[in-house]
Amino acid sequence: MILHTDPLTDSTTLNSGDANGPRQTRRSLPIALLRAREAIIAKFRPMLARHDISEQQWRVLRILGEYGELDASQLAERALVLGPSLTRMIKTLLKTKLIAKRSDKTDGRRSLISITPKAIALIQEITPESAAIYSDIEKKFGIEQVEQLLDLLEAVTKTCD
Amino acid sequence: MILHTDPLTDSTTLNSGDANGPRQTRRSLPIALLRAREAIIAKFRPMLARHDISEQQWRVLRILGEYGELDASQLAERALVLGPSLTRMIKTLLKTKLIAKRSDKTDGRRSLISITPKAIALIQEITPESAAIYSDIEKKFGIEQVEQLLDLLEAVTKTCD
DNA sequence: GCTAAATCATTAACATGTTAAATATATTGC
DNA sequence: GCAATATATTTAACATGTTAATGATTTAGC
Repeated sequence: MILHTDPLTDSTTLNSGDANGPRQTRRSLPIALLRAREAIIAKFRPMLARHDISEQQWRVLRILGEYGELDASQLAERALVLGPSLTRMIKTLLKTKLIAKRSDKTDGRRSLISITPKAIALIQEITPESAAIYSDIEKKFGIEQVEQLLDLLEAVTKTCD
Repeated sequence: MILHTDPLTDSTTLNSGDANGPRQTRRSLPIALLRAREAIIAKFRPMLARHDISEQQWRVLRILGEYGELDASQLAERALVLGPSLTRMIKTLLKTKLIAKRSDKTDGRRSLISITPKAIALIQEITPESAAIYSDIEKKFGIEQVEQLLDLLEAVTKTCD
């Protein structure tokens, strides 16, 4: 089923056929996940660039659109962004008026973040373009396969969390 | 099969039940891939930190171990690192004497990168620890499921590349 | 041979990832 | 109430991601 040539059988490499060498990168889960993610996200990147937002900003705005106002910790966790990154992104997104920030009245430590009407409009612009790209992937790869992959990804995440 | 509560049925969110909203982040392939990768790599990170190398450096060294001497472009592509990042990493890895660099005699544009004996020793130290972590994941998640996931990841990568 | 286009690596500039430490506020235990 | 502890966010410092531009070759076409 594997159609490309196998560099591990190339006798010029250092650990050809060495079963004690590091797990072959082609069958490494972290690397395979990264490679797949890169291949897929590459389909979306030009579209997001046309709308002048980064992949990470898109995640943050979508999460806020889905969940409504969130404190910074919950937002960071759900958007898969680390705290310090989110702090910097918040500054930028406030300047571009895509989010609003207020402090929690009953807990002065928390900042509550929400999206603005401008961001809602942006989400509504981007959504159909994103859906079209996604549909194209589903068409080429197969909807059932996409579902199966999503199920496995959810499962392995739960296993490791 | 989905056991956690569904925030999209929470009427306090902006697009509850909105089929025209952005793809729910829980079923988004790019996000699911990122989440799974984070969950898995988190198991390896403390071990790599004890050996004072980053995830990216580990990828670069493993690729060089697998393929032998490579020019910078091939190394970047196979280690899933962008050119400018690799340029910076090469400077660091030269200082720590984990790699060597020479210029191609017949093509002055290319740099050829290889690992040093020190790096080979490091790889041999890390490999069993890495294998143990990987085995633990396989034990908990199931070897067949890991294989199935790897196959799907390879397939979706090929579809999108 | 020489110019134009293509290729490889680097630099620049800025965003984000990552860890540790600092700051501010809340909570707990006494 | 107060000191100690815990929690939420920010800052700092450095590594890496990302795109565009630059410099140094090499290759292609003439």
